Amino acid sequence: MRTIQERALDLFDERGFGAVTIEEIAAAAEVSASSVYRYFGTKEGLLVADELDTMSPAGLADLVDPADPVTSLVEAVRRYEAPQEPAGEGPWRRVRYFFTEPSVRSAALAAMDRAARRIAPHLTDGPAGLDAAQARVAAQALAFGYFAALETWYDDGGARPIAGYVEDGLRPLRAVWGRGD
Amino acid sequence: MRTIQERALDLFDERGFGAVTIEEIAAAAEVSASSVYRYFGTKEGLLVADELDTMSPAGLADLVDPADPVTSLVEAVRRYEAPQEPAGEGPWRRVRYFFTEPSVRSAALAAMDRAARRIAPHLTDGPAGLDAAQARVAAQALAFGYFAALETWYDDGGARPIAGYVEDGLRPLRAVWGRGD
DNA sequence: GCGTTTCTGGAAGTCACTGTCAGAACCGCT
DNA sequence: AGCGGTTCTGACAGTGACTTCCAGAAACGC
Repeated sequence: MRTIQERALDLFDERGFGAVTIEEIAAAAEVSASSVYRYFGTKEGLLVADELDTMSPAGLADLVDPADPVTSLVEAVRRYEAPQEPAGEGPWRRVRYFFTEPSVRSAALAAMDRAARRIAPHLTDGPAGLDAAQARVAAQALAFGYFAALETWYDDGGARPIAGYVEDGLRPLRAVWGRGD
Repeated sequence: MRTIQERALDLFDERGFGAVTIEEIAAAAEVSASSVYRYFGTKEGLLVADELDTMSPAGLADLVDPADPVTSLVEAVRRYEAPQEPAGEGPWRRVRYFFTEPSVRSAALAAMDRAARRIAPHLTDGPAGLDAAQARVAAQALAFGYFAALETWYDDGGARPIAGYVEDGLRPLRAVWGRGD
């Protein structure tokens, strides 16, 4: 499973996303094409897969504090990022393709959207007393604001830790949905 | 061109998005499949196409006031919506598929993303003095907040005008990026 | 009326993706 | 060990979106 992703990354890095077929990935990982589709669904899924689906497998309910969603998101990124050594390695190796391959970008946006839809219901419990519609807007703003911060990080060449970009980018949102602070 | 979209909509409404092929659309519109691809690029493009690409063909620079982006967005929606009579007709007929067909939703998200990327540079001129990174976050929040409001409108069955949902949904964002008011 | 450019259709090919099915591996159970 | 059930995997066939390329038609400038 992880092997398949790594083999795929190798090929993508080597030849480019568009120039690699699923068959070739399957061959390189010594599995059948059927299995690749079974595990990842789509070619883009090899890169996006679990960007937030398994980043919080049990439940990102615990991950997002309705009282201060921005801070809890930043903290989550920090925790997730910390163990990885060189930026651009580990899970972040895939991020590059979010911003270079249109179809992957689109898949990443869809993943953000899915995450936002799962987060939204939890935001109604905050002190701001959001209704479902407001929570939906807040969740989208958080998720895609995070995505924007990630892109800024990428454009900077991964110089500083991602969490810093998220913190800076989303800071203004605290005034709306965080504790007024 | 518009004919192709209308014929496509007819077929989609009749049989469902997935059960219609490009060939059939081409035949119904009395053009070749080649032309459909030439004009719309993808099957989803028939429905998403210009959701914000031609909603402001000249330039959505004029559309977004850096000093009060939320209000100018709401006004733009209001102007766009006004001429259309029954909600669910005209351009809004397509919106339904944004929220029922996953691949169309994904294409719509990509369109929002493109719009946000074009809007972002204009937001740096505001009184808040946003830098490029902050403008990007703001643009994403606006674009996808709009999308969230649109979904709420859809879930409500298109009862009230869309502009109202956008106004209500994005109101909190004024505290951040609008005039403080 | 002629050359140039733009528009359109047709044909061939690639490849992502789906569905189905039979065999293999793995499990619990006695 | 051995057996029945489930789960995992690979092979196959098929669909249809999408690309590329080319040749003819139409529209345009002069």
